[in-house]
Amino acid sequence: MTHSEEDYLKAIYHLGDMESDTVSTNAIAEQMDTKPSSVTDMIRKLSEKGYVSYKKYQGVSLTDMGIEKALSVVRKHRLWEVFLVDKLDFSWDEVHEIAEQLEHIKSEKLIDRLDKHLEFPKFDPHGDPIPSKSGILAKTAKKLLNEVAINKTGICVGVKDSSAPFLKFLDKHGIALGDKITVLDKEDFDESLQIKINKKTILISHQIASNLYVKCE
Amino acid sequence: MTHSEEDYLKAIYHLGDMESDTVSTNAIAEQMDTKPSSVTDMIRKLSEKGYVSYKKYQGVSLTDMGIEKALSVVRKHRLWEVFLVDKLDFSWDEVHEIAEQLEHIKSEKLIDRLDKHLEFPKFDPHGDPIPSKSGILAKTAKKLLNEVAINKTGICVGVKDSSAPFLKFLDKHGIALGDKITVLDKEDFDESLQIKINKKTILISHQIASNLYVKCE
DNA sequence: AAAAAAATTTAGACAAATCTAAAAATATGT
DNA sequence: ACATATTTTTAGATTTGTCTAAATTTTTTT
Repeated sequence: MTHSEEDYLKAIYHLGDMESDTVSTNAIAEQMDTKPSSVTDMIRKLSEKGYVSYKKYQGVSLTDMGIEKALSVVRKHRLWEVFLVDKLDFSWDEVHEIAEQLEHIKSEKLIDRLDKHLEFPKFDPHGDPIPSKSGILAKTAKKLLNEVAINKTGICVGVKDSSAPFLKFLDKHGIALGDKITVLDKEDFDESLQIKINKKTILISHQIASNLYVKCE
Repeated sequence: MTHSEEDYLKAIYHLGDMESDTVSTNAIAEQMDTKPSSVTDMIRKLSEKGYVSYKKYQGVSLTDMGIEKALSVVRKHRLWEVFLVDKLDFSWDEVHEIAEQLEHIKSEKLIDRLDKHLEFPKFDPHGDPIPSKSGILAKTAKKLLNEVAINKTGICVGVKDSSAPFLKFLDKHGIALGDKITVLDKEDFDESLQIKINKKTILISHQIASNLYVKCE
């Protein structure tokens, strides 16, 4: 299994996650920043190896074997992200690129030991669940902040948009994973939210609120 | 700079280490477990990029740029080895393969942070020195056991002769890697050594002592 | 349902890194 | 010094992953 094959399986996994239907060639090409013709070539190869099922012009979906492989890559990616943040003091917007490289390191024992060293974390620094060794994925009751009712409190567990600009914004305004956020008021006019966080009251736009995941009790 | 290019620079560095002369095509091929013709191809490429100086049929040597690159790869390799042993409880003989992969991860910041996390180690688990960020290399802490002074203690970190008979001998006499060895006495007559190992005192010949590497603090 | 648009695949090419087999250069032995 | 052996390079092929441009299939529009 090459780096590239692993990257494709991961991409197909992430795209199929939402709509459990088949995934289109163009969608994969866009996700991976490559050309559709390259995707077709790789899909054929993965199909021959039994990782995806594929009929010409009909899109692809992962086989059980493909899902297993994809989850194993996702597991490695997210464990390394926890390592970078918890042990090497990276901030959560810096870790993705490096984890993209580390996720391809081949050693079962390495990942088992890393998992133990990190004390078996359940979620990565973006609040996404870390698949277990056997491929079980925890489900969080994640809600977008803009869906939370007035006077309810949630714990910040993740982001929908994990782009660097958004993560930087959160850092700048002192919003971090694990923070308690209470929704104080919602403006009808622009759907902005007044929230309490770290004993301070601030106003955030709908765009921010609709990209922040919180977990409510 | 590709993985493969980095591997070649590292191999040339290690081969040139002993004899600062030029390194032969065949030597590189053997070290890297590849064919001489492949080596010629890569050498030409590295030469065009300015990492090695090379004249046909005359062997290669690293340029300053090549040495810098090679040392940076060696630094990464050895830091990751320390991480694997100190933080993930690997034994010193399991780490080489994994470090061969980790050494190619590209991120200056990652290595700086790792170095700090490990508290700036000077030597890897085999007693080999870790090049500094600026490329300065400490002298090895590895010594042959017969060079150790009386009443000094070292940790067994490797063997010079790795033949089966020698390894069997070590096994039979309860000498294992990682063991603490104290030199109690040296016989003038045959240069045999009295050593303390695992709370037992035994006598070993010069031939044994001159094939065992220890790391002294 | 035919025409136009979009998505997907095919065909052929390329760069990187490797290989085999043969040729050329260098080293060695008597 | 000359023949032989060894080392190194060249020439041409292969594999992997990518690309462009053209062809084909599917979808959408009118």
